[in-house]
Amino acid sequence: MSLCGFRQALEGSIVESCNYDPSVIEPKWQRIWEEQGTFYAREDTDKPKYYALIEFPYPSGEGLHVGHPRSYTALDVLARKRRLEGYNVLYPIGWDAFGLPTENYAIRNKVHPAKVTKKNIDRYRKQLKSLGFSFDWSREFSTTDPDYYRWTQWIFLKLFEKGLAYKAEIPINWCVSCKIGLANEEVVGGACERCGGEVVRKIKSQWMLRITAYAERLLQDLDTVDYIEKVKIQQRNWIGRSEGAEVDFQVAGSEHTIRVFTTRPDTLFGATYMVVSPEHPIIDELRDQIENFDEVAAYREQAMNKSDFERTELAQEKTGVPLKGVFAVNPCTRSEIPVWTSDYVLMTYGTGAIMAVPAHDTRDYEFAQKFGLPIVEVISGGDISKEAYTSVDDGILVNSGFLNGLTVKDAIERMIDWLEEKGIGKRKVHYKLRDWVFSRQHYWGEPIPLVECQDCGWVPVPEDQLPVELPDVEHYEPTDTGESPLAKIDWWVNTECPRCGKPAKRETDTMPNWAGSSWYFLRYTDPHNDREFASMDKLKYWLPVDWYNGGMEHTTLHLLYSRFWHKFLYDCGLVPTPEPYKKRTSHGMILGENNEKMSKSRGNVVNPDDIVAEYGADTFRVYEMFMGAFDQATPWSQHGIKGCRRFLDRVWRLQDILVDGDEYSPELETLMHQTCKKVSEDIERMKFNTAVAALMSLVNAFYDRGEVTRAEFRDFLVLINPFAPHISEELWERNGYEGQIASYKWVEWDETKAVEDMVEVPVQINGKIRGTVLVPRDAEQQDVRAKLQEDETIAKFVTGKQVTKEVYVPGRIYSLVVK
RNA sequence: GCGAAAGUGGCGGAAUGGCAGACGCGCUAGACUUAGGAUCUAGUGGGUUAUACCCGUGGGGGUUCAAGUCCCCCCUUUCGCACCA
Repeated sequence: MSLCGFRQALEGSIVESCNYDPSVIEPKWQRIWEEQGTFYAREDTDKPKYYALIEFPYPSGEGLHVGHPRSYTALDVLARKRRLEGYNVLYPIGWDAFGLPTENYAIRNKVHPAKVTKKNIDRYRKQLKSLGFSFDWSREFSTTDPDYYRWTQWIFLKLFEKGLAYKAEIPINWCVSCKIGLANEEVVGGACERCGGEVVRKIKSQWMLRITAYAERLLQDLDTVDYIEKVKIQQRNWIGRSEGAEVDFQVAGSEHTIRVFTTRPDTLFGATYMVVSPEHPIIDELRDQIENFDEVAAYREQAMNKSDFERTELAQEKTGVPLKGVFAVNPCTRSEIPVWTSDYVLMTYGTGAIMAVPAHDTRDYEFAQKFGLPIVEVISGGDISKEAYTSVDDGILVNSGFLNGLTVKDAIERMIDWLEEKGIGKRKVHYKLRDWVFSRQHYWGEPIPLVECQDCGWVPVPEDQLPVELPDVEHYEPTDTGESPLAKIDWWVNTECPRCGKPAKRETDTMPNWAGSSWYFLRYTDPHNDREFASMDKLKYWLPVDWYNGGMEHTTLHLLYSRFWHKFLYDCGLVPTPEPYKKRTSHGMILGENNEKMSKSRGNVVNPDDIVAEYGADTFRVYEMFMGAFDQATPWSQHGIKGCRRFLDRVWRLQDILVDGDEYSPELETLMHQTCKKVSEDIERMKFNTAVAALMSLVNAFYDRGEVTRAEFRDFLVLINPFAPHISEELWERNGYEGQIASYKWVEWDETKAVEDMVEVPVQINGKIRGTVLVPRDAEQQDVRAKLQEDETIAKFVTGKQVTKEVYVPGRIYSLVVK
């Protein structure tokens, strides 16, 4: 209390409370930052730019839980550090607000989705502001703003113009309960990603985006970006490039050929039958030749009605039907081989048909075994009476004419050459990546800005008529037919053709919510531009995003989609860089206290509002960073957060032991330099937990010493500021440091002062540590040896023994082997 | 099945091949208190015949003066993909 009075006298002002009270100081600083626009990014400075990005949230009805801010806090720490380092930082925030949950909620509660969205955004904004993130709120927008989705539509029209958006009648994944078409990526374990409901196949005319046209570049350019390795690996696997050959098989007694893709052309001599996918057009083409067409048609019917789940998960046992009367000619052996249809061959990959080499492919082997088809060994090295021999590393070609004696690798090359010479095949690369189903039969999404005219076909809505706004209507329930709710709104659907003026109809499907998130980071650079989606000047200044952190769950969807759009815009000359994100990292999930995923249904959700109310935002932020390794999943702990509050209480009370001094004290000089170095480096490596631990250790050291100099306290406050911005600014101000930390500078350290002069060197004898000796860091080996000889407990292991090996790693270890 | 990551005290977690368990939680004892779910001090991997020694990083081998860390084999868990020809 007396110290408190002392400070009051010193500052000549009334200090409201001597206790650390975040509920007072946090709103205070948040207000100051807002009023002063402290964290607004500017374009008119000479400072180097830094663009830090987090995945903008989907504002759900539930509000934030403590998992969401982990990413925001981490990049907030980084953004604040960068500003102190002299960068002009862009750390923006917005809302990814189109989407199904809001629409479903709106339907259930009879509130317009726009209203629900606004309410949810307001709640999220309030929550995020209470955590003190240094977002540039002046650039906030929502993907649902017409001013924003106008440009989403505009980019779509560019894609349409360049032939990258096309309509296709394809079987899509149809969720029975959502009544919506799903992208392959939205089907998880055969069920709808959103509702968990049953997914079946349904033929529908869909807008597709030709992302496959960019497959090779999306793959190649991964080498040019700094993404954590597991993201790159997942994207590579998702793109799934595979090299091989396409080969045409003649259908015996017919003009038809069946084209197959194979990665193992070396095994062509062992192709003893063929399989076509049930959807393969050749079945209809050969209808007259197929003796059992009814049986085949029935099988096809059955296969096409199966959901993907049934077709994969449940169909462990292979099924299939021969196309009786149809034979293909093996171009190598010239023998006629049977043709089957089976749903283990997918129409959506390769050519929808395969040559089956049961001796060297596990799936073909299984099929051949079941249906008694011949198995011919063409690569020696395995035992094909037991299982398929699939190794490509060893094994020598046999029973293969001109390939006999070759290794697999050589045989592949020889065979492709031979196929190309004969004109019956060629080298070919295929990708697992599929085109992007871009249509959704829903209300709450960006309308696809196209009009269908009987005479002109699909015609884009002219640029000056964008955005095509969603009609403000009462009803937007899905239709049972699978049409979009918009289809029922006649006044909106019926329009005239922009080209010929005749009556025409609008496209009633809307875009998936991956659309708005594919380019939002571009809009942040110039969010109020009403002439362009963003000006080239601003894009040139801010791009690429320097550091983008987000969840692993977005690796193959959002991240790939946005790279695709960005590359497309780059090709159009509309963005300055071929890649949007320079660096990508990923955070681990925060689990509930029971170690399970946090969810309403599990009842283990922790709301940040409660934590802020009880402990304060700074405690929350410090705990989020301290609780565990940033990239790993960690359970929330009510006990853990208390420890962080205790830490900040101790930080607050450092004022009581603050003493004059423009320098570090001699006792703590090394530790100060070490801590400045460690915290700085740990933030860069995302080792936030050990950075906080180092700060805790430093505070412990201040208390052990019993005092902290003003210079020490100043640099400590700078170090902790990114983690705990409110308390550090408050202590800065209360203790008479100049200005605000926000306009101060990051710490510096001296490498030579960050190492101890005297070090304790452990002494190891026959592999066991027997003690330590205190020596100067750069002591000579003989001096250390002499010193350890003086230490009785150590020396007793050496005296009278023969030393056979001696290793000294300066400052690290002294190791002896004795007999 | 394929791919990736991980397995360390009672708990969350630290450790460029160099004293395993930093830091925090929890716990034990003590101090101060009318009180303590506040604060401070000391202790806290296990064992034992305790200032010392032995054993300890999922299991088993190996390399090394030295292994949680590197190599080989195995087990378990989590995540992603899943008949991709």
